[in-house]
Amino acid sequence: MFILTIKELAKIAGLNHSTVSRSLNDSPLISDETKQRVLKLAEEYNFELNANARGMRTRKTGTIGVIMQEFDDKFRDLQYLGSLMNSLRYRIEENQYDSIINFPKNPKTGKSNIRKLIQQRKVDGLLLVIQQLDDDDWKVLNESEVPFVSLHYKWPGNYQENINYVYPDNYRGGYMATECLLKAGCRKIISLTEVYAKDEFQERSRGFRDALKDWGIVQNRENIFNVKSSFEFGYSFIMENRRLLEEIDGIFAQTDMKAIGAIEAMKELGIKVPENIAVVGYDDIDIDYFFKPRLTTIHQPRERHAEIACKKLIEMIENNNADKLVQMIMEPEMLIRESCVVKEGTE
Amino acid sequence: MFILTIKELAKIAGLNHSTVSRSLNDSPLISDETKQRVLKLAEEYNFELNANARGMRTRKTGTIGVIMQEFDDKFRDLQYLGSLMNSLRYRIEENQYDSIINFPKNPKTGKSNIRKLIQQRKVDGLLLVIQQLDDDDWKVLNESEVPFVSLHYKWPGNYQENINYVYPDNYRGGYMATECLLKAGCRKIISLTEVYAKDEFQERSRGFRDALKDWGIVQNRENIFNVKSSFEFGYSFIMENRRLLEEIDGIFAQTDMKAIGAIEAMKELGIKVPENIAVVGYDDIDIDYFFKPRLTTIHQPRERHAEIACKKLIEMIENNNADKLVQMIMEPEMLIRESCVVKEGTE
DNA sequence: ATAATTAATGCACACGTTTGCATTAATGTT
DNA sequence: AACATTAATGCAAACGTGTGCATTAATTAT
Repeated sequence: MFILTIKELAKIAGLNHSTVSRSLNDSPLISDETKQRVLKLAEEYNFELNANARGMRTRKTGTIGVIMQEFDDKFRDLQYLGSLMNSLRYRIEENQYDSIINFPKNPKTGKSNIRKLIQQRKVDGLLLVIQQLDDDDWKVLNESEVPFVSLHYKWPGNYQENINYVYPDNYRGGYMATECLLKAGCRKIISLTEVYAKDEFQERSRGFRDALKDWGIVQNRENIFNVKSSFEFGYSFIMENRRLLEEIDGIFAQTDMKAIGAIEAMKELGIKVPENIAVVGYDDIDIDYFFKPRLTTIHQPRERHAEIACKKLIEMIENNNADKLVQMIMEPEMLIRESCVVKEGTE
Repeated sequence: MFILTIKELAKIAGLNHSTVSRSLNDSPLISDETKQRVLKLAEEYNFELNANARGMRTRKTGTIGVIMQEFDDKFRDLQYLGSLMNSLRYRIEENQYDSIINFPKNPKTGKSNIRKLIQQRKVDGLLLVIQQLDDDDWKVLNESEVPFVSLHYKWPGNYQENINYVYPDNYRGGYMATECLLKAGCRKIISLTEVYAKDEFQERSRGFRDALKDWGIVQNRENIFNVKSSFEFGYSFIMENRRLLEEIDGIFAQTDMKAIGAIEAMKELGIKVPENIAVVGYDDIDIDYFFKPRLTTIHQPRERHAEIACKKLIEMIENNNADKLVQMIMEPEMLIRESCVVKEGTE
C-alpha cells in the first residue's frame, strides 16, 4: 500500500501542502470552500498524517503512556489491574489518543521506562499505576514538562505537594471493613496484612487500628498478622493457627483472595462463617455469584477512577485548567453480603 | 529537564553529530576509541534519541501494536486475555520494543485502529488478538508492508494462505474434552456452545461432534445447545432444562464459567458431579483451588503462545527469516481434576 | 620523498510535517 | 481610478535524526 504524504495529497488537490496542512488542522486562515474540498479528498484517500513528522514538529505524539506493573498475583492483579487497564484504555481511545502500556522498568535491562518514554518523546503524558517511585524517576518526572497523574498512591516523602493524583482510599476502606465487623457484633477481630509489601496494606491496617480505637476496643495480644496475598496463604494461615480461632470472632482479610482461602480452611475445620467467625475481604473480585458464603467486601470504583485520571491528564496535555491540581482520594464502597452481616440497630 | 539532542551531545564531545549518530548505532566506520567515548558520554548524560526524528528517518518506531478487543465478559476475558496480554507485554519489552495496545476500532468514532496505526506509521508491526477481521482491515494489512501475526484465529475466507498465525487449537480441545467424558464412561453427552458468537466455539463444537462420531456414539436428539458464556447463563440453562438432566450423563460446557454455573445449579438440584453428570470446562481459569468439585478442563498455553508470536513478529520486523511462514496451531492440554474423572483401562 | 591506499571524521541533505512570513487576489475606501 | 485593507494561498525554514559523499589524516607502497 502506498501511503500518501501531505505533499502528494496537495498535488492531487492542486494546492500547496501548507494549505492542506492548515485545512486538516482547521486553521482560520483557510477558506471554508477549500477546507471542505481538502477534507473530502483526505476522506476519500483515507489519508492519515505521519505521526513521527507531526510529533517532531509539534512535540505532540497523540499517545499516552500507562506505567503498570506486571500482573504477578494471578488472580487479584488480573481482576483489579486488568479491569482498571481496560477502563483506562477505553478512556484514552475515546479521547483519540493511543496507549503505550509499559512496565515501570524494562524486565531485561532494568532501565526506567518512565525516563525512556519521556526522553525519547514517545508520549504526551503519563498515567502511573505503580506502588513505588524511585528517586531517579521522581527527578525525571519533576524536571520534565511531561504531565502525569498518579493512580495508585501518594508516594512517600514530600513528593505529593504538587502532583496530581486519584486513588482509592485504603485507610477509609480498612476503617469501613473493620466497622462492618464491629457492627456485626464482633469484638475479637484480627486482620491479615502484608507487611513488607505495598503501602496500600499499611493503610488498610491503619484503618483497622483506628476503627478499633474509635470503638473503644482494646485487645491485649497482637491482632495484625503478616500473611501474603493469595488463596493459599489465607488457607494455610488458618490451618496453622487453629488455636487462635477459638479466641476470635472476626477477620478483616485485607484481600478477597486471602478471605476466601481462610473461609475454605474454616469450612474444612467445621467453623461456620459468619456465625462463628465473620470475614470481610477487600477488592470485590468477580466471584460473588459462585463462592459461598458470598463475600462481604470493599469495592473500589475502577471505572470512575480511570475516568477522572484520564480526564485530568488530557486537560493538562491540552493545556486546559493546567493550574488546577486534582488530588482526589476515592471513597470505597462497602458491600455487605453473607460472610459478615451487620446486625440491626447498630448504626 | 532539558532534553539533549544528538547535536548538543556532539558539541560536548567535540565531534560532528553524524559521528555521534554512527557511534550510537555501532557503525564500523567509527574508531573504537571515539565510539567508547561517545557511549560513555551518552550514558553519563542519560542521553536518549528522539524517537520521532529517528522514526522519520529510519521508518522504525520501536513500538509494536497489539490489537485486542475489550474485556467484555468480565471474568473469562480478564483471565484469558489479561494473562495473554501480560505475556505479550513481557515479550515485547524484553526485546526492547514498546507496546501500543489498542482496540480494533476506536470506541467513539468506530474507525479502524489497524489502518490508523499503519498509516500514521506508529508501529513496526502488529499482533492481532481479534476474532474477526473486516475486509477493509484485511486489505490494509495485505497491501501494507507492516508485518503482522494473528494470535486468535485463522480468519475466514481465503485469507490464511500467506499469513503468519499462532493460535490454540479449539477443534482439538473440543475433541479432547469430549473424549475425556467418553473415557469417563459417559454416553449421553451434551455440549453448550455459543452459536452466533465467536468462531472458536464453532470449532469446539466440531471437535465435540467428531469425537462422538469417532467413538460411534449416535444420539437422536439435539445435543448442542446455544448458551451464552457466563456463570449466569450456565446456571439458568440447567434450571430451565431439568427434564433434560434425566437423559444425560455428561456436559462439555465449552467455557469454565458456563461449567461452574451449571455445576452450581446441579448442586442445588441435588445432582452429583461427576457421579450423576460429569462436566468438562474450557480455558482453565484460575479457580482450581477454591471451586469444588475441582474443574476438569482444557488449558491453553498462553505464555508459549505469546512467546512464539512475538518472536516471529520481531524476526519479520528485523528482516530475519522473513520468508519463512509461521503457521502454528497450538495443542491444548487436558487437565483432569474432579468434575470428570477418566476410568482406568479406557485408553 | 612522493604517490596511492585506507581509516576516520565532517558536511549537507532528506524524511514529512507545521508555521512565520511573503505574496497574490479580492474587496473596500477615498 | 488609485490606494489601503483584508483574505487566501504559497514559500521556505525548522524539528532531530541517519547516511551518501567529500574531505582530511594516517598508513602503506613505490
